[in-house]
Amino acid sequence: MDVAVAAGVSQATVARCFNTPEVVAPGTRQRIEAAAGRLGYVPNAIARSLKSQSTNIVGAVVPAVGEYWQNVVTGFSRCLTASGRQLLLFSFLDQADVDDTLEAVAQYRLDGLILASATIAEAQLARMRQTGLSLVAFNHPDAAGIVPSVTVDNEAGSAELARHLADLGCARVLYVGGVAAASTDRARFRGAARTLASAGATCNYMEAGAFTYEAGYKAADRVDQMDSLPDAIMVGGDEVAFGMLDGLRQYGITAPEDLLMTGFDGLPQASWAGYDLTTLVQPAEQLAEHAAELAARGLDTPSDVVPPSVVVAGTLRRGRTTRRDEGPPARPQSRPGRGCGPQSRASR
Amino acid sequence: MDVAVAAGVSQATVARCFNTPEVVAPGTRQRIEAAAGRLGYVPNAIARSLKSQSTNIVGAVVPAVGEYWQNVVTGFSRCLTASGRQLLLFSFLDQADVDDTLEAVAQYRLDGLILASATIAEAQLARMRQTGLSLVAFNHPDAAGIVPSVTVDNEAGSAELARHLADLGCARVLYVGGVAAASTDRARFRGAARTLASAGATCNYMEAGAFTYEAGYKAADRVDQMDSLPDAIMVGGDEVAFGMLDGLRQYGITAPEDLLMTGFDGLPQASWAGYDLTTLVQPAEQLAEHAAELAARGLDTPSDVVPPSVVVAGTLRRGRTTRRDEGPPARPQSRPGRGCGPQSRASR
DNA sequence: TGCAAGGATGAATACGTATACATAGAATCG
DNA sequence: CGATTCTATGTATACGTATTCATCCTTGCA
Repeated sequence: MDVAVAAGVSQATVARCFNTPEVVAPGTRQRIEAAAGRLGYVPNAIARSLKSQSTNIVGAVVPAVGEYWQNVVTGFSRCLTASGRQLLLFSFLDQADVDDTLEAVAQYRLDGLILASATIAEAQLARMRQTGLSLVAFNHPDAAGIVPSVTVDNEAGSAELARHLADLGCARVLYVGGVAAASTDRARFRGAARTLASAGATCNYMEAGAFTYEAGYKAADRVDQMDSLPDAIMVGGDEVAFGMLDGLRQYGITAPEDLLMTGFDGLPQASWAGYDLTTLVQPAEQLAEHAAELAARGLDTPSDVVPPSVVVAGTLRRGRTTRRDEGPPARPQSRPGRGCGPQSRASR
Repeated sequence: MDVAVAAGVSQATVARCFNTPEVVAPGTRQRIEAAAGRLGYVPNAIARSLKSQSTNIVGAVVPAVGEYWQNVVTGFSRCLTASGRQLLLFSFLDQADVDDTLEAVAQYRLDGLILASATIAEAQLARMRQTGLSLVAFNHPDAAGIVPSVTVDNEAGSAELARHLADLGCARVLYVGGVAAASTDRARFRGAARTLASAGATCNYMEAGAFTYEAGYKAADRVDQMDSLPDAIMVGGDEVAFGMLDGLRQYGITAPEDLLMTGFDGLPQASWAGYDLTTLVQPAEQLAEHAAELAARGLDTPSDVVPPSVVVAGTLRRGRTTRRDEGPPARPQSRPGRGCGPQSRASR
């Protein structure tokens, strides 16, 4: 090593100087640091990783599209950077690309891998568990029991939203899910349906087709064509809810005037004044931290042990979209002002 | 190597089998592949990187917050993944953290590093150029000439927006920037001011303080308190514009009714029906591709040569916020049997 | 049949680091 | 002052791969 000869010491001493400085004599240390500075030496993390069998890098496989996932990625990054680790990011557009991606991932000996997607098949999860790679599923409730898993409490959160609606007197609720195959979607619907049923309210399901704004916007068509509007719409994701809100407005249907609406996720946009959506806020920071922690912990648990899973409670955010006007409560149940002219929207 | 002994060959042959399969005998190859499959062997990218002195990883240092940056990150990821490379992501909240981050970055021998931030000091850029790391500045016009740089044509784009406003008859325009110190902000204001001046219109500057929704929302207060409203507001970034729109609505000021408004960036949300903002769309995919390409090209250019820079033109998106009502609104295509139906809002 | 050419494979080495072990000098203690 | 412990450092090795060089076997051709 250049630095070693420049400082007149052995390579081993240089290594010690950077890892355990306290064991090297002050004079020597100074000489080494001077030489290193002069030569612009920086330790090679690749070589270190090879030797130490640990890269200090955590990988994350995340869908390439969607506001929610973008937020999640940021959360991972912040959290890992804070703890001195690095984030290797993989985005995928199509579920089919995940396989290829994972193959590439496996070559880097990551300290852990976060799998963020609610639609990875359970069989695939089990298979990946065998690779010896320490992985953790994020936002995929059904993965719990197969691999370590981190999620918000989808069912309880949705139940909380439903309770909120029931308390406001909603009797007919429509649940608009993103993708019925997503385990998050199912859990959320479960929580809503159960709670509403016990409150004597109905809860039908409609699938938007994707967790995107466009899907919500399009689904508004189908809502508009219903014989009668529901009292409230629970949307399975905030971004879909934004689309639904904008789509319904196209037909003159607004929240909370014509119906109430809730979302799920607690995206930053939910608190934008333009939407001001009632939603369940996922504790992003906390979730990311748990995921990173669990991923880096290594796969100490043998394959036959049920892996640890973390479920964190979300927080209800009350926005305009479920705010009952404190005016005359005897507002007709049928769409008010639907006849003509701008509706109550102008009252704000 | 386990696989080697299992297949009864040498480690060298195994390596060949994975890199240049055509030079190894079909029978041997089959045996090796069988053994590899049985033992769950996957090549070690760390060791490969150490030997080949190239990691196949591109790093990106990106601000942790803001819709725009989240989109950029996704763009990088998609683009790199498509070309078989990996993305090592670093987010920073505070500009001061960048130094620490870069120190960590340097240890991994990345193939290239993308520096995404419009506020990195030029001195620091020059210093980093010396590290031998191949880097490219993203969205930082002032960096051109110091390090390779990739940006949208901020000045021309802003000029195009300004021209659009001038054509619509705006004589008094307010430019609301994000951060005056950002080189993008300055370039955009330059383009706007120049064009408007030559059209005989005025263009004052107001600083929102950050490229965030909240900053725009708060800045709306100051707009409301102006003696008279401008004909149009050019906002330096879409996210700020969203905040401005929502903030102004609070005071009963809406676009395009009371004033026109433009943004900059072309975020997905700009085409959401709730905003439908006129903006300059950055060709995200193309920009990301250029950045990745340039970063991975390596630092073949010596320090004294002016590095290549890429400037890509953006595209004007015309939204509602600069739509002059074409006189008495034509009867909107109201849906049959729905009474008077939705108002002009639904007129597309 | 003998020899050259080529194809397939093995042996050896280097990449830059961490670390166990060995060594030498200094310091401590009886 | 000799024996002993401790401290600072050097030596050697291993991590898993790519690659050069050498070797051996096959094949074609005279």
